Amino acid sequence: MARVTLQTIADRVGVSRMSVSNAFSRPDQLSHDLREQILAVAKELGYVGPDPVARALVRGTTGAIGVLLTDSLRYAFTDEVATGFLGSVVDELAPTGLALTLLTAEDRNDVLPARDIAVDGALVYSCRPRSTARDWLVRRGIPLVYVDQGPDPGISSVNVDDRGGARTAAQHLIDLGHRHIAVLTLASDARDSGEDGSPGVPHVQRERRLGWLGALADAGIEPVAVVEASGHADTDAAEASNELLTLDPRPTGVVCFSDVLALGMVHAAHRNGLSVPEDLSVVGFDDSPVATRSEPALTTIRQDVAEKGRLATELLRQAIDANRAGAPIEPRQVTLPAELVVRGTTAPAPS
Amino acid sequence: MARVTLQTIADRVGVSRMSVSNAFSRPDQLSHDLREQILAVAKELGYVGPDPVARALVRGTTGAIGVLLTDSLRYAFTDEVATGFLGSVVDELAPTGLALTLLTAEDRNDVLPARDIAVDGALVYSCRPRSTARDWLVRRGIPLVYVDQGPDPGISSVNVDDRGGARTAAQHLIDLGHRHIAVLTLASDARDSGEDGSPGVPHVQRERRLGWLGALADAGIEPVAVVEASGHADTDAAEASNELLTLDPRPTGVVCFSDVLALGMVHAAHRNGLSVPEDLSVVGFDDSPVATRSEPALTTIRQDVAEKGRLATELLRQAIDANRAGAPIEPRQVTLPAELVVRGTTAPAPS
DNA sequence: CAAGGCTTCTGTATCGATACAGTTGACTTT
DNA sequence: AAAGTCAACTGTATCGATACAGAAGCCTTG
Repeated sequence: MARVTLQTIADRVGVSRMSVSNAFSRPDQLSHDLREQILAVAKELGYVGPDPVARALVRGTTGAIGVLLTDSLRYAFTDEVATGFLGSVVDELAPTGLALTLLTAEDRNDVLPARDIAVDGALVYSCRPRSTARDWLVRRGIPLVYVDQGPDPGISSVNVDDRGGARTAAQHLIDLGHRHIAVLTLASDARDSGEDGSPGVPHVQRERRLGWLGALADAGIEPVAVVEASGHADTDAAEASNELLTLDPRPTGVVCFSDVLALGMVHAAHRNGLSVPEDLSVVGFDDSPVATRSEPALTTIRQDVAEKGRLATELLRQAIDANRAGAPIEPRQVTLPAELVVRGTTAPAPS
Repeated sequence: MARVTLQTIADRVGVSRMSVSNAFSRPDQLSHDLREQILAVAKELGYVGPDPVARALVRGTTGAIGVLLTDSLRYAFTDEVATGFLGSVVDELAPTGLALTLLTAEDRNDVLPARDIAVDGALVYSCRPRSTARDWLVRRGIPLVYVDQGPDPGISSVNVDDRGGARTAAQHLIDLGHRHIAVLTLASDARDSGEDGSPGVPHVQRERRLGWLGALADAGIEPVAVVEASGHADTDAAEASNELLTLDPRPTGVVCFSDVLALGMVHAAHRNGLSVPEDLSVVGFDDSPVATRSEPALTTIRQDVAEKGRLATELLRQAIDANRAGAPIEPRQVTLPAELVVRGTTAPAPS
């Protein structure tokens, strides 16, 4: 059974292919009667409407935007910071009728989604520093918005004041009288290192570290330790936390890369018979939903992931519209604030 | 600046367009030297590789599969049952290099994603019974797999034994000696009703209700009440739960449509000074992550959402491959089990 | 009544690739 | 040396639509 195309219907009705196309896409270009007749025949033949791919080719627009995510797409559905961001993106996208396509940075089967999947523009979300997938997107020349990738001269970006937030977190502990402060951060993947051995630390990791260490340095405090958890999993958090608790002097305060790690830290403390915040103060980062689900609730640095998603999507949409109109837009760099939220896991240093 | 296409490069190198195409897509079709030369020129001109849309048109495949979701896509990122399912889908998709495109069932701006976005196949996931979006997908004739939509003769589907699971849930309470049992289910949207006023109850809702009521009927028990929460939000759960607790006789056991609703029920009980499970037994459904996060942990009916996602994706991939090979495949109907997991929210009926 | 203006259609070029069936020439084979 | 094989390219048709300029017919209008 051959496929039903515009031509099929045109032949059947006895009009030109253009009239059939117009019947679907530009109703004002033909008489009402003819349109009805064409639509009727189309229905009878089981024609579904213009083929999306063919239309995309000639119109130069697909109706979908992409999100580039580091290797495992699963992350997009498990990490609550990611789901908060993406949820906001799809909400913002809803009224526009655009669809969202998830793109892995991984190359599989000779297919590299960032290069081979058709999209009108893309958000680069949680992506390693030197990602070939990101490079492909850039080279394709489609509108792009970087999120959490650090500012980039030629490309619009949305970032959070990670450094300032981290600084505030450390300062909070200092203000509470803590002097033995440790840092629990996230290891950067070995794959992020350059050929030359230069360590490729993701923007967010680097900034937060600078913030913590900066505040400590300004106060003349040497961190007890900087420990890197190898991942976000509970086991990673537990391992790193245990390491921190065996230090001498044992830290009385810990600033953490994320709420998930902070929670792991709290649990480890409990397992070691320490109470939080009496014996140990813990500050998280993100203010993800887990921060308030825990008991006591987590003191943390709040970032507005919903706003981040909204803004990134808006910038992208504008860039796409401008691009379509042939008038490329000036890249914009936005930095969102990160604020301290004091809850139950921090208290004055034990004397 | 005109766009760089295969032809641009062909002209520059002085070969046919086909050789350039082959250089990218079928290396074995030309000599190594010429290929290198073409690739070099392509790089110099900033050619990114074959245009995905043009390639999709001629090859008839886009490299993306769709997921159709009811109205708000946000649901895909907030509901933990949905994220579990979708996470499993993307994991299963990863090795194939296929991208995942999220499709709303809503019609916006004259764009209906289910009709206008190019995909090689689609999963119909959480979708109202009479959805025009779903109809469009069907009419497009692309490979489809229904998930939780109930069996359908012409289309592969993956379902869970919701009725059996619900039956087990009610039976569990009966076995514990409960005789005053209430049902807390989810209201079906008014939009689901047909023009003729016939109520369009989503498959899952209908099946679970049949299971609960069936078990009760078999035991000769009349449910105290069947209350419908208007949504999954905390407030919806609270409202319905409060209603249940003011009944006379007050139920000693409640079977719930989901873990989220069950948890709302537990909280409402606590607010009313009742202890769970001593005064009130509660059974959830899904065994989502919230079931074990709560204190006490929720007795619930477990469904394997990961397996559901894996299986649905596998069926879809097979259907797409078969379709591409021109040998359409026989639709398959799969039903996954739903098992009782007894935890801390159920106990013998108070005497 | 010729000129101009609508409305309603149509013809042709184009979007950017790939499929497939040749063509060419060098190299074997007997 | 005629025939056959093979690697390396090329030419043309096609995928399924839309853009845009133009043609035909019918109404106004001065």
